[in-house]
Amino acid sequence: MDDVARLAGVSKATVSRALAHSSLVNKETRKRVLNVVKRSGYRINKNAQRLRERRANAIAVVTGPVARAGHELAAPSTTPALLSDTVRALTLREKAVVLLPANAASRQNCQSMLAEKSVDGFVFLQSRDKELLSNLHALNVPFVAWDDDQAREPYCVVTGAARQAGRLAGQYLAGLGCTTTLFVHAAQDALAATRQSGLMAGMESGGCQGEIRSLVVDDSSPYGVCTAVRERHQTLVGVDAFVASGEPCTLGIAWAADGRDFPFGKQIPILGFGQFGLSERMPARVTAVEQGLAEAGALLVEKLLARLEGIDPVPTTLPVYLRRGGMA
Amino acid sequence: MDDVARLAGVSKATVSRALAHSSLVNKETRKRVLNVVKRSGYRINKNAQRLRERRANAIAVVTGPVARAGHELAAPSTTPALLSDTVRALTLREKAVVLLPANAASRQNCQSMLAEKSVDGFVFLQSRDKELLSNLHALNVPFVAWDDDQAREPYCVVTGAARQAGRLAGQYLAGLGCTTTLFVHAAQDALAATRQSGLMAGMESGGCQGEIRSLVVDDSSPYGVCTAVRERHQTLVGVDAFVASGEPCTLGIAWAADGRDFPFGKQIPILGFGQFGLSERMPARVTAVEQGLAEAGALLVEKLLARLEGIDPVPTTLPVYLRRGGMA
DNA sequence: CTGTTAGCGCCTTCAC
DNA sequence: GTGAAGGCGCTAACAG
Repeated sequence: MDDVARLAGVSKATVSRALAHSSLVNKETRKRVLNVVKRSGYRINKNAQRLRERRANAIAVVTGPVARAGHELAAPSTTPALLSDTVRALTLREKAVVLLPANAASRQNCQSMLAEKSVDGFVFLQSRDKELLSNLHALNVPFVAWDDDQAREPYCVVTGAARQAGRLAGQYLAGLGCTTTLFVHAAQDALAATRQSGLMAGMESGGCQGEIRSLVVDDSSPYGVCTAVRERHQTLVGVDAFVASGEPCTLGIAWAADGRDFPFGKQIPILGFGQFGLSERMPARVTAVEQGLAEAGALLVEKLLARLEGIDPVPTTLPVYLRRGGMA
Repeated sequence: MDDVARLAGVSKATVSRALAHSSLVNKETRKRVLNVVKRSGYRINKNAQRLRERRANAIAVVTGPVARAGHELAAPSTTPALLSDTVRALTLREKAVVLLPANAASRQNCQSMLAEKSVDGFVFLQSRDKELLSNLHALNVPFVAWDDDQAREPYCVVTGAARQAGRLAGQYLAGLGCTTTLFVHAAQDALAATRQSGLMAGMESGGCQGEIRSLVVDDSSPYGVCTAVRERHQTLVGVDAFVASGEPCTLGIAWAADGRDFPFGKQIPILGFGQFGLSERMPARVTAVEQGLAEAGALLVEKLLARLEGIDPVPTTLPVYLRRGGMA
C-alpha cells in the first residue's frame, strides 16, 4: 500500500480511503489511485484489514454431511439446495463463507471462532441439536438456524412447515374420501413424525375419521421401498391411499404401483412429501406436497446480517404447495 | 495476550511460545501459562496471527452447485461425498475451509484471494473449465483439482477413471456374449462420452464386435428414463444388454425392466456406472461399475498441502470396481 | 480534502 | 529460558 501511495503521489491513508470508496476523497485523486492499484495488481491484505476492523467479514455455515443422492431427509444431513442458496447469498454480499462440519460445531468451537475473529456469525443448516443452539443463544452468539418445522425458538428465523405440509396432505385425502392411509418413511427420517401428526390432523379437520398405518423401511432407497411395499401385499388390505415421506420413498411406491402384481388398483392416490421440484421427477399420478425452499438460504443470510447490525430479525415460515397429480 | 502474560507473571513472548508448543519454554512456565489461558478463556486472534505469519491457514474449496438428489453426474455439479470428504480432511488438519462457488472462481478472483492472504491454496472439485485451471497453473497458483477421467495435467493429482470403468464394463459384457448394447445417459452428462468410448474399447478387447446404441434422455430422473425406455420398445429390437450412466438412469432402467410389458426378458443384463455404494441401492440384477471415491477428498488435501510445502505431488488414479448383480 | 500518527494482536529476532 | 522491541498492513482519529 505504501508503494501504491508513492506511485500515486499520495499517502497511505488516502489510498485506504480511495479503496473504501470513501466520500472524503477527491474524484481526481481517487481515479489516480485506483489506476495505480489496477496497474500494479495491488490487493488489500484482508488479514491486516480484519485485524484493524476487528471483524472477519466472514460467516460460518454449519452443515451436516451433505445429503447423498435422494436422501435429503435422513436426519442430520443438509439439503444441497439450501447450502447452495446460502452460499450464493453470502458470496453476493461479499462475505467469505467458512464451512464448518456439524461435528466440529461444538459450543466451545463456535465461541472460539468468534473470539479468534475468524467469523462474525453462524448459519446452522440442520435442525437437530436444539441444546447446542439454545446454549449459543444464551451466550449471545450471533447466529440463525434453519428448522424443518415451525419452531418458536427466537433464533430459528426461517423454518419449513412439516406439520402444515402434513395437514395439507390430510385435507386433500379427506376430500377424496380416503379412510385408510399407508404412511411410508425411513427409520431415520427425522421429519416423518411431524408430517404424520400433521397428516392425521388434516384428515380429521377434513371430516375424515380414517386410520393411518405406518410402514417404516430400513432401506429407504427407491428400490428398497418398492420391495418393502411388495412384500407387504397381504397385510395392506383396505389401504386406499399412500403417503411417502421424502423423494426416494415416493419413487419407491410409484415403482411398486407400476409393477406387475400391485394389488391396489390404478386408482389409489399416492402423495409424496418433498422439496420444491419434486413433482417434476415423479410419475404423473403422484401428488407432491412441496416445500418452497427457493428463498430459504437468502432469507437466513439476510436475517443474520440484520442481527449483526443489531436489528432483531422477524421469523419467516416458508410456504407449502400441493401439486396434484393425475391418478391414471 | 498482555493480560494473560500479566496473570501468569511472564511476558507476551513467553505466552506466544507456550501457545505454539515451542520447546524453548520451561515446562513449569508453560503449564502456568496454559492454565491461565484456559481459565481466562483467552483465544489467539487469528487475524493478527495470519497477518504476522503471512498466511491464512485456510484453503478454498471450489464447488459447482452441489448435486441434487441423484444427479451427481450432470456436468458442473459436485458430488456430495467428495465435498464432505474434502472438508473433513481439511478440518482434521486444522485448516479453515472457505467455500467458493465455481462461478466466483475466476482467475482474477483466485489470484485476489491469494494476494489478500485469505487462503493459501485451492481445491477444485469439479472437472470442467480446464482453461481456467491451466491459466492458474501457469500463474503458479497452488491448487489441486479433481478430474473424473484420467487427466494428464500436472495439477489433476487425483482422478477418477471413467474410461477405465467403461472398459471394465465392456469386457464384462463381452464375456457374457452380448453384442448389442443400449447405452442410456442424460443429455448433459459430461462423463457419458468417456464411458461410452471406454465401453466400446472394452468390448473389442473382449473379442466382441458388438454394436452400441445410444439413448439420450432429457429427463434423467428415474421415472423419466423408465418412460423413455418404455416408449422405445419397438426400436430396441435386438438389444441384449443395458448400460446406464449414473444412478438415476440405472434406476430408471431397472424400473422399466420391472414393468408389466418389458419385452426384453428377465435375462438381459443391466449395468450401471456410479459411485461407491451404488449397488446397495439397486435391484439385485443390476451390475454396478463403481468408482472408489472414499479417499478422494483426503488425497486431494494431502497433495495440496504437500504442494504448499514445496513437494511435487504424485498423481493418483482411483480404483474402479465391478459388483456383479444376479440376473434373476 | 489530505497527511501524520498511533495502534489493532501477534510472532520473531536479538540480547540477556 | 525469558524479556524487550519492532513490524506485519491496515484504518481511524486528529490536525491541518
